[in-house]
Amino acid sequence: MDGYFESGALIAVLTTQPLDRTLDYRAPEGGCALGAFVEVPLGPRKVVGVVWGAGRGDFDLSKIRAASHVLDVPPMRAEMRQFLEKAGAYTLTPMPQMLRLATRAPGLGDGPSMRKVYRLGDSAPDRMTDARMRVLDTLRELGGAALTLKELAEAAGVTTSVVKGLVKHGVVVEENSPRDTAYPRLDPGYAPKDLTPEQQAAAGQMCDGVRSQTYGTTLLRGITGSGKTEVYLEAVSEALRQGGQALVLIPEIALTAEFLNRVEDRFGARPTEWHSGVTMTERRRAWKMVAAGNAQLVVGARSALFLPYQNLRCIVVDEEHDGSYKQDDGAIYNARDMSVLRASLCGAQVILASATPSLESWANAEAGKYTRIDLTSRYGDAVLPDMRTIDMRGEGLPATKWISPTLAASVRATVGRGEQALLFLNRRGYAPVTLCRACGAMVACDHCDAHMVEHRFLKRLICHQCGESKPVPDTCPSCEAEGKLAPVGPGVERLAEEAAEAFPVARIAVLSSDMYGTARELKSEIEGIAEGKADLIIGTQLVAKGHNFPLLTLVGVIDADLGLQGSDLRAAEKTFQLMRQVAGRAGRKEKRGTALVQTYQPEHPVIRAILSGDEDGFWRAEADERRIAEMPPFGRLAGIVLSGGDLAQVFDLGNYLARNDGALRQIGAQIFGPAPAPIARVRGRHRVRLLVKAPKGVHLQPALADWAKQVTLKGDLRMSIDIDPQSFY
DNA sequence: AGCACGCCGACT
DNA sequence: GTCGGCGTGCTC
Repeated sequence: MDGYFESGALIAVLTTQPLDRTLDYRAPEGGCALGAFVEVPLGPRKVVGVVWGAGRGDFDLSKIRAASHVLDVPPMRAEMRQFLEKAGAYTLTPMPQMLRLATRAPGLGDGPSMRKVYRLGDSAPDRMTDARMRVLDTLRELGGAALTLKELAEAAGVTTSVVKGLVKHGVVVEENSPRDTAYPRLDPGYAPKDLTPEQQAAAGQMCDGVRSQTYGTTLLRGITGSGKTEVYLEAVSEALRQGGQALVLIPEIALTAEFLNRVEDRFGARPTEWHSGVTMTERRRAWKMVAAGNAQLVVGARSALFLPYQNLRCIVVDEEHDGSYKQDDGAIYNARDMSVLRASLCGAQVILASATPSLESWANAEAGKYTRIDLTSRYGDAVLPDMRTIDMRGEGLPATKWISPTLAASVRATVGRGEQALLFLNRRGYAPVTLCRACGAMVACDHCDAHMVEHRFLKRLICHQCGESKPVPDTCPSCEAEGKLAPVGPGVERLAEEAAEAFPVARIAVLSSDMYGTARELKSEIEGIAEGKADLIIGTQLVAKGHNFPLLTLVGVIDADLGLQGSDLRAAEKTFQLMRQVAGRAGRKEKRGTALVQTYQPEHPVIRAILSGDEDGFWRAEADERRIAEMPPFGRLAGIVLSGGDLAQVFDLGNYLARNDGALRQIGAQIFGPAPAPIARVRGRHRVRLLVKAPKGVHLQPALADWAKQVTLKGDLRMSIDIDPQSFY
């Protein structure tokens, strides 16, 4: 075995403690492998670490302690260590934080957790009773399967003491069995779907990639309803056939349930689930089984990328353009890009699937870095919806109404035919702003620079930034005038109110993430709607994300201009994606749908591109603009957010960093700011933003690291660096 | 991250 | 006098 340390040898151990380097220890009794998970003493505590290499030897030898023992999990593979190193270097994340991402399972340090299980023994019972008979029958029926005491008692319909009595006589035997059991095997040949020739060609190409056991990335572009999922599940099945593991990343937990069912239909068993909603016990089981190679397919959120796969052959990033792949898990990374990195290190295939790819992926495909496969025909005979704008300038709506007469007429006609209509408004709550008619003040959050949004459903004002909420006040918080507070602007709840008035006979359902306590409730609501329990759906962007509503034939976009405001460079891209996704909900099966887009600027290039459906034209125009501006993906960006309780201090730090920009100028990078961050105050902390823009192809991260090193952060000052930020001003 | 050390204000 | 605030520094 390469890289083994005899007991007592000097080893470098990486822990999750925020130290900026590895610590030297002596290898434990019995030695340890490179990459082994070990428990080491650190000060008065014991912590978990990974053997990262030979000891550095730069520490007083007499102070070096020995690692306590090797943990009962397979060593971290070289490819995983390399992945963490490279991802950390790319995102400028300290290694302990990277290791934390890779060890997010409880009880890693504990031995295999055991539980008592019961099976049939050899002895005959002294006396037979009804209850005893039921226990024995249950065990016989299960043919040797092991059950816990509680499970067995319940299955047999007896109390636990009956089982215990049988154990005493040796009729039933008690055994220890590991709590973490393997996941059921998925069968790649269980129920292959009939694919269209187009789907078959796409699947074949991706299966070839998986079979080659080399790295490659495919951008699988498939319009809504084209059966992307069926196609990439074939690549997954090829990975399983090779005896390898596969990972499917999905952007929203609410979508996992539906997806798990599809996997079960295709492979005959459910895959391993990994996201924030998974219980601690299940999480530990998942981690250990992935490490043991006993979990073939993992479905989950971005953090599933950091599980200890032994033989990862295929990574699917579904809805790859989705913004939720980029977020702060302690480290700021984009799971889509990190998937590509991970696959390139272990020789796996990446499939980026989307109806509306990100500009980055589109450009990578254009540049030949990714293979592009387009699925163009919709399933069955369904066609893309007929898309039209409604010019709001001619609709003469009062300021407190948002459904134009033209749209209203279409909704009535649709519902009258017994079909479903959807009104889309990407704003949660009742009204985005609450204004005092006496003094003109808007109710703001006490801790953030954000408006409080009225949620009438919850009867509270909520800050969408920090989640702080308070009851709707009777008097204006700023001038104390009574009864003068008025809602301004629409949210889905207010739209639902207007719709209830306009369409009194329609059954209305509101779909907004904040209205359901649990993913389960939300899922059952969605299923109910899909079955036709509502005529009119009113929803936020939740409805754009992959739920199927077969009866839906009309989509009305209430405010297409909403996303185009502000100076975010990605506004056009995001609006384009969202509008196309929402419109794609209409007319799934044999019936062609209609999408009506309410806008005050029908001649806006983005609106026109959405309407014309000329997606490549849109991407090309967007790409040209970004190329000229040297913006991503044709240039590099990093966002730096400084925060602290004292605004002046935070700004001073920002100014100091902006002035001392030598390290950045050397690579031809420019620095902008400091300016108040998009949300200038969050939870009482002031936030100031710097933006670094560099030409493509320079080594941005080392320069940034050098530049940031000039300051030591005192007090409560914090700096976070976001490489390739999603949104920027 | 924890945890100790240490240096100043408000108490028994 | 000492209890305890949390700023600073260390952990192999």
